[in-house]
Amino acid sequence: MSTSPSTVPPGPDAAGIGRRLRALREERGLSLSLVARRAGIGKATLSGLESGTRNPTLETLWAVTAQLGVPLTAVITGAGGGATVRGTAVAATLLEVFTEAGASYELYRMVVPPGTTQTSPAHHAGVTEHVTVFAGVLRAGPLDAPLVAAAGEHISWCSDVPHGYASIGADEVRATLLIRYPRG
Amino acid sequence: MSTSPSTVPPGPDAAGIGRRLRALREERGLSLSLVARRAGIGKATLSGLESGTRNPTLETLWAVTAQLGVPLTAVITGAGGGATVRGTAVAATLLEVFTEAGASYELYRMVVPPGTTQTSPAHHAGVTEHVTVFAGVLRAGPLDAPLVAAAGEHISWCSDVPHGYASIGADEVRATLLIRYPRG
DNA sequence: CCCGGCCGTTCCGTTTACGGAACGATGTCA
DNA sequence: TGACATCGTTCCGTAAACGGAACGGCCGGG
Repeated sequence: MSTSPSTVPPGPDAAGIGRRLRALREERGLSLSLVARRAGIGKATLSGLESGTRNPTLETLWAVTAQLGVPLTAVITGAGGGATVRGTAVAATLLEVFTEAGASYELYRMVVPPGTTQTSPAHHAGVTEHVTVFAGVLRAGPLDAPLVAAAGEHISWCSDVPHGYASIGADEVRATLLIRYPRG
Repeated sequence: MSTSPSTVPPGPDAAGIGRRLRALREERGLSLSLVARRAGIGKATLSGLESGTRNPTLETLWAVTAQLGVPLTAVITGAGGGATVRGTAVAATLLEVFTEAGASYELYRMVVPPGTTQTSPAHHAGVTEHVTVFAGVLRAGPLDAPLVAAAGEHISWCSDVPHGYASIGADEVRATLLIRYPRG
């Protein structure tokens, strides 16, 4: 369309925001017209917003996300940085830390490029890892007894032994990784 | 315009965003003029932004936060509400939305007070839910075949049938809830 | 003292994101 | 088959967010 994607003037990812908005709307089975009307904005505005051809004001974006029942941050994540840990294969972004009476938890967003493998030394006793795969196929777990999960599946293991992560097939693996550290 | 004094028209908390921007700038010992110049925006814009009297576009806000070295989400979190969905028993806060080729995912932080129960109607076909429990004991899943998970455990089920969530025992249940919506 | 520089705010003309209306496409029913 | 509703996109006048310039206030140096 208008701008060649080669030289993107750095800025918020309007196209990505548009894609997320459209996905959220369609998940809910709502029409563009209906959402625009409920949000009190013009159809033209929402149309241009979803196609990524506008640079919305906060107020406009808020009206839409509120109508879809998601926080503003749900559509603009990916813009800006969080703490990202990079290994030989795995890139993990810390989303949140939960501290409970008996244990603490770290929740990561994880990406494993196709055809790559990474191994990790044993953690402390009792540490467990829980992975839910979004896309691709992941083999992970103890090196001597790995598990496999495809999109939509979940695996977990005790990581107090050497363990690893590997993508299987041609697709990048995307997943959440939850690590549980028992108190002590 | 400015005045709508009694009832604040629901929207992003412009005043709060302005306060956070100004705080971030002053923490760094930078002048308004300097930040505006570096961000490539007018001083008038930044001034109005910090005082909460403007409704910035995403691009403008991004230019400023990028210059301050923080993600966009750093200034808008808590603005207009982190969307928390409350049911009869479950309080769920949406942490993030992941959109993939074949499906999209919503990741929630979930709390179930002791001794409470909630049921949910069936979702669309193919929707699955994945729960990892941090604290307490949770019984959840299809009403006719519920599953049980204690701290550190994970359960998942197909939620295209009526399903429910209930805390067991005296402790509040804390968990993450990941809902998968297949495309189509 | 006066001057030059920088501060943050206000004024103002320009740019652009906004919503309403018109449009072609598609689906449903008599 | 035509009448009608609703879909999402495009056109266009208007409202408002934008950047530049001017303003008063505050310092430090000559």
